[in-house]
Amino acid sequence: MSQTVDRALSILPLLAEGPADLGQVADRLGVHKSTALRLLRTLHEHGLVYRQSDQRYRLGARLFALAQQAVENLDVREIAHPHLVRLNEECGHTVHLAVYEENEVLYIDKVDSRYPVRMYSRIGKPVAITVAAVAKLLLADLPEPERRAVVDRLDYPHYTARSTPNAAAYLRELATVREQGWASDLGGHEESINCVAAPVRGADGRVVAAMSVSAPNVVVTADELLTLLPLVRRTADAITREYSGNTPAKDAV
Amino acid sequence: MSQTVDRALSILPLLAEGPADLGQVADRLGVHKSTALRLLRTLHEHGLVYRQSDQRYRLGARLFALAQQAVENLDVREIAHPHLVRLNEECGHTVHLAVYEENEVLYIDKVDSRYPVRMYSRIGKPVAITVAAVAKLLLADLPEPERRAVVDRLDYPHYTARSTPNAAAYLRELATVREQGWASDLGGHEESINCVAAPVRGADGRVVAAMSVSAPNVVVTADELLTLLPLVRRTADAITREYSGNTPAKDAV
DNA sequence: ACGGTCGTTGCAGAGGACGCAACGACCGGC
DNA sequence: GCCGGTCGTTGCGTCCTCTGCAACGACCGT
Repeated sequence: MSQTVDRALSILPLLAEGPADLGQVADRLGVHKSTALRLLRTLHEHGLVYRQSDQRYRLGARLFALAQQAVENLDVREIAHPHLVRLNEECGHTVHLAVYEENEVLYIDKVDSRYPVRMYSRIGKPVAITVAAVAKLLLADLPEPERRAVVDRLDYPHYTARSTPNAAAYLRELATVREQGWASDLGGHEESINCVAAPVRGADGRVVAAMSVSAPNVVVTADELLTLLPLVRRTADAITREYSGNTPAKDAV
Repeated sequence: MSQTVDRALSILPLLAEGPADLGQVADRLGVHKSTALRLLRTLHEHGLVYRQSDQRYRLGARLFALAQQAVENLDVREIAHPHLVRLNEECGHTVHLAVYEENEVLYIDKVDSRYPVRMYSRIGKPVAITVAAVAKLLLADLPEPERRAVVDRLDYPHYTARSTPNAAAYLRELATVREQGWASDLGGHEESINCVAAPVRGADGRVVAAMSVSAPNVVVTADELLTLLPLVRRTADAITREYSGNTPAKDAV
């Protein structure tokens, strides 16, 4: 909509790939060097880009501060956090909280496993949307047209033999998830890691977040992990109750 | 430098305080609603702001993704990480890695304590710059004029009785740190938490990052923590060696 | 010393951003 | 149920500001 801002913002993902000098930025934007310079300076003043000692530009620290403040202001996260900690104390495994936003699912909180083997994931990192248990819950609750649109637009990486293969299969999976009110990922992302997840709902019953417990096979088998399901669901319901203002959570939709 | 971009970027910190509607954004920017709308739309297209269900705007998910990619591209971090993990395995305490950037010191990596009592901190979160051990190392190495300028510009919050009280005291502390080649924070931020830190240097000898081990009094006393200093320094030197391309690290400056 | 590359500056012209005013949707009060 | 108020949205004409050019200076390697 606004050409100047549009160009300036296009610099950010470009720099996210790695540091670049003025010429490279100007080229990739398709503008004159002087124009790129002015844009970079403005971004620099706001701390969004940083100029390292070799004069090349890379993303700046303010970006972290902003992302940080943003995540701390999410009220679901604030309410859910103590519940996640308690769940982690009870079962010992890694606990995640995730939300859906504009075609992406991302973790907004995490409590690490007490076992030495830890999953790689990080707050703010986009989730493997076609296989993660939390993603299934969040997508399953989207209004039908949007869900279809999103699912059609996705890629279906073949992480493992049990990864969701294509859009049709995913839609079927989502239907199941919506009915049963919980989701799992049994080795669909990494061969040896399983998750079970349950939804957190708002006052209107819509799913606002999803919570999962993950553990590698070497610690507990998939079957053992599934025995935690009632605990996970109880925790998610407790968060729902608090988040939606003491409205008791229903078991299924 | 560029008015339009400048205005657009000013929206981000504004929204970081919490969600706002169009009118509020326009007011705080001092522009017409239609202008604010155009800017917000552009930000929205790039995923930097998100429009929640009540139509108000807040920061968007792309911000996390960008911050994430940025931190993953930091080569110091990549090299240091395995060393941090090993150090954590050896001593069990929380390990941090931090860098300095434009008047701020921020954590870029962290390995959590294996003890149940954990510090509150998060990757990307700006550090308490007047007291943190890592901040002392990074500031101590700045060129004299910049160091003075930064130190003068800081606030000196009175976190505890042992917090750095003012600029003069901080400059003295930094001189000491520079000479001894390591730093500590003994209850200067939180009464019951102590840290020891050591610098990671680039090929030119400049401090590019700092690494610390933190532990609460209830786990180890300050004196006990200080016995870990040699281990911390050895780890930092190992990172330095690898980062600066096998150049052996010197013990002091 | 020289050509090459790269970042930076000043300027004039034109393209785009700005604010205005008016519309439509929504809400709450009378 | 009507009506005033608020809020987001749209189209448009004017003026601002962003743009690209060209020239300069710094730096590097040949």
